[in-house]
Amino acid sequence: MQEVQEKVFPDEQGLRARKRQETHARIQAEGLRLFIEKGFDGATLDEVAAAAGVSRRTLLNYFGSKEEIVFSLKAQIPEMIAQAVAARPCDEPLLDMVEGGLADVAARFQTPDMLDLTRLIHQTPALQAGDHAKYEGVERLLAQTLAERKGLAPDDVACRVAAAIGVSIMKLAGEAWLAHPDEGPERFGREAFAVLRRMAGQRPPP
Amino acid sequence: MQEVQEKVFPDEQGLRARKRQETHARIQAEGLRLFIEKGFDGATLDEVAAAAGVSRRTLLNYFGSKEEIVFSLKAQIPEMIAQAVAARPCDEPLLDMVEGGLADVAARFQTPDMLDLTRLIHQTPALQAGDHAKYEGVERLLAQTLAERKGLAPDDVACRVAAAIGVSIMKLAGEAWLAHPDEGPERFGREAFAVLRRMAGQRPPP
DNA sequence: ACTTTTTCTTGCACTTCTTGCATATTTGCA
DNA sequence: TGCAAATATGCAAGAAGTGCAAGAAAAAGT
Repeated sequence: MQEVQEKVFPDEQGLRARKRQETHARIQAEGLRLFIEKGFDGATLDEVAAAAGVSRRTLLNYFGSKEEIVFSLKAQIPEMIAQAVAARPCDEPLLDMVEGGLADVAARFQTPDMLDLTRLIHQTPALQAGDHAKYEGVERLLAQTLAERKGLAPDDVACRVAAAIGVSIMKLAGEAWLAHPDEGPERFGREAFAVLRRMAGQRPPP
Repeated sequence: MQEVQEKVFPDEQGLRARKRQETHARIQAEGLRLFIEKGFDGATLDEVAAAAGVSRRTLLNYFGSKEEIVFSLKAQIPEMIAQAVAARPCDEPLLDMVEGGLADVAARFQTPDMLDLTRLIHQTPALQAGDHAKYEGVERLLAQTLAERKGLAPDDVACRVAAAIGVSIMKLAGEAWLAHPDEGPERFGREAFAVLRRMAGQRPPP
């Protein structure tokens, strides 16, 4: 019954979980490396699996599809956006909540790795499609978060429009980042929101 | 050298072209029918090809991919939008140009077939991804058209933002159409634009 | 009318992604 | 240690997509 020194590393909740995380990370890293090196279509799953030291079957066990290896690197974004928006004062106008929340998150994602990833996605049609699909999930979650924060119905039109606009500008900012990697997406995003307010503010002539 | 009565149907520019159009249309029709009946993933290319009376190889010769069979039914939309926007008075505010142009096009697409197609796409993850990707093409073309109409630079921020907003609202309107097939997407689109103006008009408190 | 040339169709082989299933192998726990 | 659960792997099969070359059909030239 010697329970002493059962775990040398107290934060790891078991060898199994740790190995799983390591394998996951190894597939991600090797996958991204090979995709950038040889193109997403140029690198096969067998190559990635071999580089990660697992069988192809196991790789697909971890990721479900080739695309998922790429998108898993962005998997945290939706939740981060939701949190950033939820942290805003609830008396703030909808559009400001969105602008502020997205700017917070964008600032945290200006890493070289993320730039590489963004480049890869924009170079690959198949990944672009998947990327846009993921953004729709973001939009949905964002709209819902806004509605909760404001105490409105989950399908409130204003919240959905605000979320849609936020995501649209986020996409544009991503493209702008690729064009000007030294600036980061934030500046463009701010400008886009400013332009939007100016544009929508002016009423059409009667 | 009797060239008399060479062609009974003068408007057909050759048997080859006509057959091509017929085959194209037959694959579209049978494809859509089978996809709706058995699901996009439930129907194989072999089945569609057989139903259309061609080989699988020929089908892929016409369409390039399974998805293209579906999206070819929406292929005219980008051009229609560009035309509708280009037909607007050029002194109109950007947002009004977009709203008006999109409403024109939307009105022309409220057919039962298009509703079926929209349903199919929204039921199928793979098609949703492709759909969003196509919308990006629309957005790009729309932004460019706006810039030309206004005599601005092709990458003008205001035009890009206006285009992005228009496409976002178009997507939302499509979803609203699925939820309320009796109304059509127009009403929701109008409301969304109104909400947007109201939202963006109110300046944040200093 | 006949031949030539061009275009289209088809079959075949091949690669790759993806899934299902059965079978080891490893890890956690009593 | 020994049993149960989770994990890894191999194998088989299905389906999408691509390249190639032979065959069929239409158009053009003579």
